[in-house]
Amino acid sequence: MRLTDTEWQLMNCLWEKHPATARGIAGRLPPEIKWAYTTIRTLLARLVDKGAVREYKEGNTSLYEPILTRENARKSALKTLVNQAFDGAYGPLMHFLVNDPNLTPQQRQALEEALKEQPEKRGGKENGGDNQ
Amino acid sequence: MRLTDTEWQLMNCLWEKHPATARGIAGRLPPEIKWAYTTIRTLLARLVDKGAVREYKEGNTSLYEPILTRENARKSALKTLVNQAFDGAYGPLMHFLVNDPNLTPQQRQALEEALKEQPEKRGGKENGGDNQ
DNA sequence: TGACTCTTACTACGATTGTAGTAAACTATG
DNA sequence: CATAGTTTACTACAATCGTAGTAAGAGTCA
Repeated sequence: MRLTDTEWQLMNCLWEKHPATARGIAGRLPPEIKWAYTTIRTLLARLVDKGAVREYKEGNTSLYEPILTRENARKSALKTLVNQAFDGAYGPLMHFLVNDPNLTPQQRQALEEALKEQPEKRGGKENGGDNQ
Repeated sequence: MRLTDTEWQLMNCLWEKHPATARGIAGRLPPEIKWAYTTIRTLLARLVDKGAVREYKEGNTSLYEPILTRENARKSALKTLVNQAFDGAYGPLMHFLVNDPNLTPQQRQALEEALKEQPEKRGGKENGGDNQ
């Protein structure tokens, strides 16, 4: 399951607190984001369509709840990144992270040790369907 | 500089070998990708527009060369991922990677040690303009 | 030089994404 | 109940993305 930029924003709010109303989500968005109420509704509807979010009614009002877990969304995003930018293997990503000049030499050392046996591919399914 | 899926494909070919013709790139794409020659040209033109690639002529034929470095593209992609999915901090990403069940216990141990002092934010510019 | 083949330049077109607007239905309140 | 604010349902629309097609010019070879 790929999420777009705006979908990540909403999902982050939903993972933080759910179920939530559109209005509630609006309140929990980072302050620099000022979306129209209907924008949020549109994006939520798309997430429902994709199966990432469940919608149900309480009286007249829609409540939303994540179906996709944060864990699975992260896995999936990482897998995409690794495929696009790191030859499809986690090793190169790790190496790239390890070469971050902000790491202290000790940190780098320890990480490099750990990487010596880092398996190249992460096994398992991207998203096992059971993402509750 | 954000790259789309297809743009990553082309850039990966270009980083591998450049300068390159559109035809040459076609030959270096992974075998499961079968794009029309004109598709590749269109995508390259968009990359040139974005300033990720330089195009110059040899006789009648266009040669392409990356301007954006792989390093910078990776940095940028990682920053996007971290912002979307890991609260904008590298620490949580590292933790997520460390909790990969495919790591051996020793690897996990070493990584966790290293992470104890992992700074949350990576400093420096996303893309310093000097991406030659 | 005529017939092919390759390359270029330009255009196209549906799907997705970001960002709403409007009208109608619902709800709460004086 | 009349009015005002809230929520819904539906529609819109430009930009970007994936994926080409076509026509015309250039190079190549018999």
